[in-house]
Amino acid sequence: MNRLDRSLIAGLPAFEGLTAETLDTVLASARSLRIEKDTSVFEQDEEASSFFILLDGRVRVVKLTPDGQQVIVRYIVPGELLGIAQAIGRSTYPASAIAVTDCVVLAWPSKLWSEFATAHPGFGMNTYKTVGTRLQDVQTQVVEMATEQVERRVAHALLRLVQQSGRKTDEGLLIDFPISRQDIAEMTGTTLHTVSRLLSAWEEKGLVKSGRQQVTVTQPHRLMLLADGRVERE
Amino acid sequence: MNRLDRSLIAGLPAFEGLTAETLDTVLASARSLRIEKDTSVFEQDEEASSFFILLDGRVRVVKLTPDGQQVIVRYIVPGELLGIAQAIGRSTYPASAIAVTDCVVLAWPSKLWSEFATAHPGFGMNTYKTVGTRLQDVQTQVVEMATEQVERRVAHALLRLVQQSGRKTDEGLLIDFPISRQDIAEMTGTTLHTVSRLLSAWEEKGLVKSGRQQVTVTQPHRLMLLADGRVERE
DNA sequence: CCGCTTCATTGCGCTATCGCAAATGCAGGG
DNA sequence: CCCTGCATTTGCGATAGCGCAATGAAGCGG
Repeated sequence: MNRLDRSLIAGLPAFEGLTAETLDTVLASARSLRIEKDTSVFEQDEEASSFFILLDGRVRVVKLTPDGQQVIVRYIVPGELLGIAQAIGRSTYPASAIAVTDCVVLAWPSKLWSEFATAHPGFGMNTYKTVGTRLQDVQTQVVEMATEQVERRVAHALLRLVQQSGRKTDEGLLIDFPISRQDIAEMTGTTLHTVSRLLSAWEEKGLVKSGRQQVTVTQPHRLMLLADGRVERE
Repeated sequence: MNRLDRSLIAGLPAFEGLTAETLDTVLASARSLRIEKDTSVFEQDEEASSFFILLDGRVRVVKLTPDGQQVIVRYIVPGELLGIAQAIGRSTYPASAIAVTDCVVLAWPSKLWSEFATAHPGFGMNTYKTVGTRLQDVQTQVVEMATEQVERRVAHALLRLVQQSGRKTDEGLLIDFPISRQDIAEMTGTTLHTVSRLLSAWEEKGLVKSGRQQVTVTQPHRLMLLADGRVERE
């Protein structure tokens, strides 16, 4: 087993406020895994044997409906927890997690979660805070889906992605992992066709610049106006 | 201040596994409030000064969008926590809570929440479990809104209401609090018109029986088939 | 018991968005 | 460097569901 350095996790919110020794204890029971692009970290409904922290790459969390449709619940960026089924009182994963790029994760056996949480109250607090934040995010999404039409929903989704994973280029803010029209559709409850049409229209207006599996927001401010419905749509 | 009896809260999930003395301590700092129908327990964006448990009645949790539209996030039934902003790391309420019927709640000052959670780990665990459950509920809702069309969404919403608050009558399962077409529309992201049309159609087919601010599901099984899309719609 | 207010129903036209299908283009593998 | 497969674009209907408006019920207060 390879040695893991404390600095790997020292800065992460999930471990904020923990002592160096605690970090070492925690790391001692972690495995580090390399997850190849397009393979899964865990699968929906599978026994939740581990929980994870993403160290590098991007992970897509996906729910599959009984009739085979997919919904992208969220994207995970480095430093975030995933697969914390235990923290919400489940024994199976409620969704699948797929590596969008090659990834590195740390994994712990599920049963350690409650040990960590009781032994290091800060750790428990931090993961609960994560759950709380996600609850708010998802609720916001429900409100959007209930009240906004597709164009504004897609605009909001792009802005969130940019905020989370935007990399500044000379063109504007690039979403720095591969994302298809289909992916955006699955985040917003629409079809790839509609997303494609919207992106084309926006490109026409100079708001974005997009290509195969990539999107750059060139004028975030104008896109934001559109997302908030504070602008006439022709 | 009136004495509150331990039996009020002894059976509630939020206080499961706590000792009798603990219950008494906790109750000692609670105020009991009567909330009149159609008045609010707390308002969105207001400073979260208290958290609550509903003892009797029904409460509607509502989010208001910047442009004045409403979305009903959930209905609270007796025994459930509400206003637990602190548990998700907020200092203001993320939504408003309105009494749907005359209600009785217990209220505690917010600052006591973290005290309770540390002094009685079971209490913390239980509320976190509540947050986790709600996260799952809301995620299910997102998936529904993204993949199902209105008819199935409304069917699912009714079934959830019946499951949560159904009272058996000779007609079928009555949702035992006043609920308008508008309310159902705000739960499902549609309009009162569409809900009205659906209920009329379903009444025609004998699935439900509905009137002014009330709905009875007469054939839950058939409605479930419809909700799950396992039935042809004509 | 009457009048008012709130809730519900329903017809009708409209449009946002879907669904299908065909065409084009890009990118990596051999 | 060409081939193959996936991603994307775009036209063209079809339609689910919205929005408006008018009408009808039902309950509440006086």
